[in-house]
Amino acid sequence: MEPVTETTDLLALDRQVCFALSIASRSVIALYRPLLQPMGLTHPQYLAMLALWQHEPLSVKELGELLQLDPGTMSPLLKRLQALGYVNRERNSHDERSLVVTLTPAGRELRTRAEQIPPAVVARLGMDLDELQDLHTALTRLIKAAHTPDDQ
Amino acid sequence: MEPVTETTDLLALDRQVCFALSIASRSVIALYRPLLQPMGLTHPQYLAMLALWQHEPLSVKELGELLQLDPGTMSPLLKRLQALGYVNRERNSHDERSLVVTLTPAGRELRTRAEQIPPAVVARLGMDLDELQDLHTALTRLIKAAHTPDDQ
DNA sequence: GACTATTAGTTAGTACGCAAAGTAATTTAC
DNA sequence: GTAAATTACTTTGCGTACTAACTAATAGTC
Repeated sequence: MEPVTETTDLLALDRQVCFALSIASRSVIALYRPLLQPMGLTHPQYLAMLALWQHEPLSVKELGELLQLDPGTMSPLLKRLQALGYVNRERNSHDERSLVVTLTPAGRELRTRAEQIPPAVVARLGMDLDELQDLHTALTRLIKAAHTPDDQ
Repeated sequence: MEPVTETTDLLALDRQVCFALSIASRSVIALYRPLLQPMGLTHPQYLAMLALWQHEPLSVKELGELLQLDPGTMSPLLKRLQALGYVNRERNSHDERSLVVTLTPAGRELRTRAEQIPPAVVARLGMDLDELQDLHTALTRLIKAAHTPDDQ
C-alpha cells in the first residue's frame, strides 16, 4: 500500500477545488464591500439589483431563478431592498400569489453609480481581462457540471 | 455616446465573475451536502477537519489563518465540532490566551470515511481532472490578486 | 514592578443560504 | 362546481460570515 504523503493526499486542504472556490468567492465579495457600502448594499443585494436593472419587472420566483437562490433567501432580501427605497413589491393583479418587484426612481438612478464598480474591482484585482474571461468560462462550465443530473 | 446594449453592458449579470463565483461556490458545496450529512458535518466544518487531519494540533488563530475565517466564525464552529465529538478544545498551558484544538479518536477515525468524498465529488461533476486542476490554479491566482494590497 | 499596548478568543448583532413547515391563491381532476 | 394538488411566497430555525465590542492573558515600556 502506498504511503499517504503530502503530494498524494486526496484530503490536502490546498488541493481542494471547493476550498479554493469558497475562499475566492469570499475574497472577491470582500473587494466589493467598501464599494457597495456607500449605497447601503450587500453583495447579494447588489446582484439582485443587477438582475432588476437588466430584466425589471421580475417576480420573486424569477429573481430567485436568475440568482439561483431560495425563496426563503429572496423574501427577506427584497424586503431590505424595499426598506432601502430601491424597489417596490406588489402583488400581481392577474395572479395574487405572485409578487412583482420593480425599481423605484432611486433604485433606477443607482445604476449610474453602480457602473463605476466593475471597472474598479477589475483594476483592484490587477488581472488581465482575458484571464478573468477565461475564469468566467471555466466557472460557467463548472456550474453546468454541478447542475447536470447524476445519471447523465 | 455608445448605446448600452446587451453586449456592452458592464452590469450584465451573466458577465460578472463575482456572480459566477458565488453560484459556483454554492453549487459545489451543495454537492458535498448529501455526502457530509451522514457524518453530521457542514462544508465549513469539513474544511476545518481537513485542516486538522493535515496539521493537528492547531490553535483557533492558526485554523482561522488556514481557512481564512474570522475568529468570530471559528469560535462557534469549533464548539459545534466539539459537540459532535470530533475535536477537543483546551487552553495552551504555555499561553492561556491560546486554545489548542486537537482531534478526538472519533475525529481521527472519520478521516477514512472522508477519503471517499473527493473522488465522489469529482465523479459527480464528470469533469476532467486536468480541467479541475486548471480551475484550481486560476482560482489560486485570483485569491492572490484579491489579497494583494491596492498599491502594488 | 506597575502601566500600557498587544494578542487570542468570545459574544452580540446583522445578513445571507438552506431546509422545512405554513398560508393563500390558482389549477387540475372528477 | 368542488376537492385535491400545485404554486408563490412567508416564516422559523440553524449554521455560517463579518463587524464591533468585550474579556483575559501576555508582552513591552518606563
